[in-house]
Amino acid sequence: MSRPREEKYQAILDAATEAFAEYGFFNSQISKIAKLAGVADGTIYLYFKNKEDILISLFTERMGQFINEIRHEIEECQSAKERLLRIIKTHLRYMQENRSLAMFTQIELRQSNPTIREAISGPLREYFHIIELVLTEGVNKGELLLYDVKVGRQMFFGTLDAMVSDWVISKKPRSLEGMEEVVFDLMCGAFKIGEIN
Amino acid sequence: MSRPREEKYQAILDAATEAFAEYGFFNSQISKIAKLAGVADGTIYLYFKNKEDILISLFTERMGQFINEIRHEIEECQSAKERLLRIIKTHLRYMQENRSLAMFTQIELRQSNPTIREAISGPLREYFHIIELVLTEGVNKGELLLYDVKVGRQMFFGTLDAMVSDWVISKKPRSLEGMEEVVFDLMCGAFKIGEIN
Amino acid sequence: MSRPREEKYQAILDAATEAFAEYGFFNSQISKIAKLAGVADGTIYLYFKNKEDILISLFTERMGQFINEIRHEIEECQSAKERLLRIIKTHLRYMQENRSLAMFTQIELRQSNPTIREAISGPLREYFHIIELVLTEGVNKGELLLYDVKVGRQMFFGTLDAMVSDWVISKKPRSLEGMEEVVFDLMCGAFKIGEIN
Amino acid sequence: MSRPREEKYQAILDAATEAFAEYGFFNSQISKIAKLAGVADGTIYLYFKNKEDILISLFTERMGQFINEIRHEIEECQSAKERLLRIIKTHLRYMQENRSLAMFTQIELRQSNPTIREAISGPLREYFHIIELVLTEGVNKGELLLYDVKVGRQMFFGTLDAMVSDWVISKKPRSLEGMEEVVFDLMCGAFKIGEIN
DNA sequence: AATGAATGAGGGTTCATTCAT
DNA sequence: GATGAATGAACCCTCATTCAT
Repeated sequence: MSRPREEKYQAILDAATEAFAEYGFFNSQISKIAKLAGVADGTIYLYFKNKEDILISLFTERMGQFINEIRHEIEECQSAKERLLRIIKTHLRYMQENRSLAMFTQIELRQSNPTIREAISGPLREYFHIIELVLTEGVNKGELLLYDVKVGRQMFFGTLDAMVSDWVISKKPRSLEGMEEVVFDLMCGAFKIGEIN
Repeated sequence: MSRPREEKYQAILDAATEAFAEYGFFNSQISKIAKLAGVADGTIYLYFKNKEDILISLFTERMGQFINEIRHEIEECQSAKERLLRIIKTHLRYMQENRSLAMFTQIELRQSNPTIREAISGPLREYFHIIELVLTEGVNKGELLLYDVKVGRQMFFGTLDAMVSDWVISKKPRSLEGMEEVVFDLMCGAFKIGEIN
Repeated sequence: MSRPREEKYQAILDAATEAFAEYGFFNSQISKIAKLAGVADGTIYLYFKNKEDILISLFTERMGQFINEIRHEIEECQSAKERLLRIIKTHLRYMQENRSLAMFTQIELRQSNPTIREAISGPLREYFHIIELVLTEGVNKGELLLYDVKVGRQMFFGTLDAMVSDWVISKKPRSLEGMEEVVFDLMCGAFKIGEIN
Repeated sequence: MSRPREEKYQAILDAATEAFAEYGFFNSQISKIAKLAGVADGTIYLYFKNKEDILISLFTERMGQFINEIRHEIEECQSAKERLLRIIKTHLRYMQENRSLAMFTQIELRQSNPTIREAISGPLREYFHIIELVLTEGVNKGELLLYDVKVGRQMFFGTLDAMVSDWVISKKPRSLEGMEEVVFDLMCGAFKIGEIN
């Protein structure tokens, strides 16, 4: 079983996460990533087709984990209200625990290279879809009020994203902990949760 | 009067806006920008110190215009409610009219180069400040309810940003027109506008 | 009469002398010389064919003056001994009074560009020739003893050149004044002046 | 053992010596040196920090060899007279055997770039120091007469330098062989060697 | 004659990728 | 598989030279 293979693969992804987060994609030379990962430059090309492929694999893998966690979390919930709170908590916690990923998401997500943009949009759209599903179901069940689910999702995601963005960019960031209730309260207001019927 | 000087300066900025929006900063070679602007490569260096300087000048100038417009718009308003609606409308309209700028804002804003990030953060923080002022005043006057102004601003800006982001990335984007009312309604809910007293 | 023409020509040569001495030929941009001379970049091309032409004109002109002065000085002398002393004094004085020229001579004389080297070698060979004439005459008249006039000239010139070189390169150079007698004494020994018959 | 590494390093230095000697530092493009050395442009940067570093390394290394040889030669000598003759012979022979180095020394020694000049002055001053030591000892032991050791060194070095300079610049140079005795004789006269006691 | 904005070829350097070991 | 020396295309920037005014 290719344990060592898997190990090196992960080491490179970890190194890349760190490098991309700190220096950005274009300022993270393969040699820098290789050194961080403790492998030779050439070794990277045994695991990845090229530099772009690292970025894409990285995002897909890490975002996949995140989405799995989100999915898992909301499975246990009974109501849309609970689900939204759970997503808020998971989103903020996960990004806080993976500052590098958060930074990287904030920064490299917006990459302009079309190939990368394309590859990256998949996992992100999946996350958007989950949020929209929760909202739609909430609307259908009369748990919340929302004229446009897409705009609802944009507000929901945009808010969390802006919070993480501030936290990531700020030099002495106040913790994201404890913010969940404040945001949740705003969301409830926006979606009229608890006000209807 | 140095009309031609000013003209070329603007031509280069326009070309850079276009290039950065389409290809990103790192994939926009000076020669590409020069060709788009209809000048020689060397000419660019008569107007800008280096490539970074183009990005910074570009953002500062364009964002400055945007902020002026926002400021001008809200001056005429009587209430926080009106001001928020006006900001929403102006933000969405301005970005729609300047798709390149919107794209560029989405993408390059998150630059990883510290020098650039620093230079760019100024105008953006100014915009954040305006929003927070409006919110604070609204709270003080009892027009809206909000426990944490910063989070309120993050929601407000994050939502608009996510909308523009979707619009920019989407291949056949539905217009941002007509969305204002929907968002505004969500915001009113979130901020309890019209519910208090 | 083209006085102004002549004035600008000299201003440019002066500026170039200064620039070349301080920064060397390759690090003295036309724009730098133009600014020092108080003229526009383009103006330089009304007086000189190209950058190389400045260097060549400069050297030819300045070295010409120097050679004229040398010639004039030795005309009045009666003996080879006197002539050599006079050359030593003139050489050291002239270079000390024209530090820029001295520096420039030391540095740019040795330029590697064949065109320049060729153009420069003329005046220099003329100077060598004068020295060799003095030596030959001295030998013929029995005033000094020397098996090989060329080597004699090499010693004579090489010594002065090394002195100027040290003076130019040294940060706190001791004056070249007062050195004349010391060198002259060495030369007399080498050429057996005053020892024969 | 890193033979190949060392080999390529030397190949680049050799190529640079040749190029600098023929075209000068500024006219020797990295690509030209690379081609001469039989390596790719980028390879040069695996061995040298930048173009300047090549020049400095080159001079330091070659001049170091030369100085070692000089030191070694004079160790065996009994008198100042012998030592001076030995230096003359070694200097002329070494430069003749390394025409490129000689040319390069003549030309690039006088570099105007301060960084380079600084780096280059070290080995040269070392050589000067050796000559001055020999002269001082000779004076102390009563073997030669000299009022100013520094001027004595300037004459000694300046003469040899001018000889090499002539030889290098001349298109059909007469050999430097056989000149040793002539120069040595001049030096003996200048320093009153053999006349005192 | 004088200007200086504009030009664009050229060069030092970087770095993703390859490949012999 | 793993290495890392070598490659060379690509890019930013400089600056001698031109030319419309």
